[in-house]
Amino acid sequence: MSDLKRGLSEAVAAAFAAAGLPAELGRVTPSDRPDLADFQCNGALAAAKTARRDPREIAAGVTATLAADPRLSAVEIAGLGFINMRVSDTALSERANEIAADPRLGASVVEARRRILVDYAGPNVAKPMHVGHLRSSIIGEAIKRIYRFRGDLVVGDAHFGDWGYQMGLIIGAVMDEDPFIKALVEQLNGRNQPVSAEEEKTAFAALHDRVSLEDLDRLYPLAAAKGKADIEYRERARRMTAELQAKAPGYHLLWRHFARVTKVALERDFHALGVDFDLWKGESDVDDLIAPMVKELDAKGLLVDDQGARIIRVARQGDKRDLPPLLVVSSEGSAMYGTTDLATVLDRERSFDPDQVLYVVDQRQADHFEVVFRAAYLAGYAPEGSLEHIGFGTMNGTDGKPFKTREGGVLKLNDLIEMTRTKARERLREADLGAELDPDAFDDTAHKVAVAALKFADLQNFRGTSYVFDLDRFTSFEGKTGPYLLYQAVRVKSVLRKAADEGAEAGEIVIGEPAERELALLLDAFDHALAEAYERKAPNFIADHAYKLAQAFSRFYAACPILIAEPPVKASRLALASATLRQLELALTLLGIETPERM
RNA sequence: GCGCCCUUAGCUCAACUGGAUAGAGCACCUGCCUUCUAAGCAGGCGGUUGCAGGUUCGAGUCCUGCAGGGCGCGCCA
Repeated sequence: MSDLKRGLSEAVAAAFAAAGLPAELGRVTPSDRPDLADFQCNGALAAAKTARRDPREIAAGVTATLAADPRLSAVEIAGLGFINMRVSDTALSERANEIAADPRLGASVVEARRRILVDYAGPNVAKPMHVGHLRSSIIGEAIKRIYRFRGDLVVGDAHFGDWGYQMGLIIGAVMDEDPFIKALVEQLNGRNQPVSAEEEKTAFAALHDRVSLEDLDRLYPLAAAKGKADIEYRERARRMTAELQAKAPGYHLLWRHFARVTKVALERDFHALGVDFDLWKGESDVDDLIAPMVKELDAKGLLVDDQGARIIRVARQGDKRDLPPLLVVSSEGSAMYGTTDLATVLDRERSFDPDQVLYVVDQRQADHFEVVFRAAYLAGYAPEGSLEHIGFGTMNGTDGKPFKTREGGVLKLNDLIEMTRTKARERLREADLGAELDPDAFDDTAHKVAVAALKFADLQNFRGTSYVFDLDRFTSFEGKTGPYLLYQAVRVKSVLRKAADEGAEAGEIVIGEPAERELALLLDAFDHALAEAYERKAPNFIADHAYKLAQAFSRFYAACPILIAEPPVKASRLALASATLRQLELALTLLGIETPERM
């Protein structure tokens, strides 16, 4: 089964080949001029260049072969040599029925299944997630779902930031504030034997009452600032980091408490966003690999001593810029960001053996990943080219600067979600929607509307560019928004419910009206949108398709009455509406957006 | 200083990797609810694609320069 575009491409390619021209020129695309054609091929123009012939003459040779194609109702040469094709209602109806009967709604599967690991979200221990984690979470989730749906074996990993200098900072800050904890930690650190299960339980209970995530969130910025200003404070934090990494019992126990406290909040936020992971691995999970890795890197002759640290130089001849080296061991003996990243490459190679690893991380870290990837290739930890940084732009406020609250602080993700939910409830009430729903169902709908608003606002943009996040604008819920898409889906559901109530059944789709044609052509275009999203790791192609599909349905809905139509037409339109709903919901699912039953 | 990215309608963003008349949404204007949910539909207004060159039959897209903006450049992640 293939979409019309691909099917026609094959025919046009064959026609080009028959004319003694390269078959690649037969590539067919949806028409730029829907008033003139459904599909077009620009190959004759390209051929004219190399063959030094009149493009219209080449096009004429190709169209002569195509004229007999039963799928086409018209084949014309237009302009300088565009080949315009109009698909027959019969062929379009056939394709629509095929999609309606297909569990995958017309989407094809990759030819060769690959093993893919998607590294996204990257929450930190001891810090609540903030808006900066939003894009990675929702883009990563969408990419994971898109890859999985196309047939790859995909694993999503949250990749915790739980093992760096920030841990030493926060440990020190907590101990400074609470003498009880300081005493507890130091007492444990001073011992030789490990902490027993009983002691651990008691200690966790005490810590539970004394250190909350709010405390950590309050202390961390202060400690970070102090670490920057005060050399001694910084040195101490670094020392603590190194001792934590050496598993000093007190530090390690306190750190485990931080991780526990953090995870509760993370699970709440991820659950609210509909983001879930196959792996919750952190930087600390590869700690045991680091010492042997360093040894091995040394044996391979890759490590160089420099300014008290040990580094890998990754510069290559022909580089336009001076890439910094990878800092493997700091002068304090600590593992750095890049060290754990490199060890993680190694860990994944051993445990999962991915064909490709996608790092869904802020574009600003492009250089960092280039350095890590080069080091990994040098060390033989990953096949050249298998590691890819999927960068994205920052989410800015209406002032064009990175998003802040009115008070100038960083907005927590949970607060953002809550604000959006509140707006969604308000808007539902204003529009007098969901009035018949019971309170739980109303809240559920409001939540789905909020998540749709949030995610669609992000995913409709190409990930690489920064975008302005304007709460007032995106909570207005008009036009090209998530709620619009949900609204269209809900309208279809409503019609289908009514049809079911009166016992009406879907039947064979017969395309006739212009609005039906348009809708069927869009249903057919799904596979292409999916392939684009897949190849370019860009969910906006799915978002765009979903929006166009919803728009086409809305036009169809306005132009073609369903329930009051004559029986055969009614059955056809019901089938078309049903297929549209299923494809729309599928596309939204790939974006991580759920649709309510009513709103 | 070096490097990377960006600049498209008043605003927010697209444009299937060089093709026809650069598309959507918001805002603004005009119509349409005793037919299936009007958060909707139909139509209108709005562009020298930052500027100047170049390559090409053809450039928002490729090349060069300039201007403006953002970001990154080893012991944070």
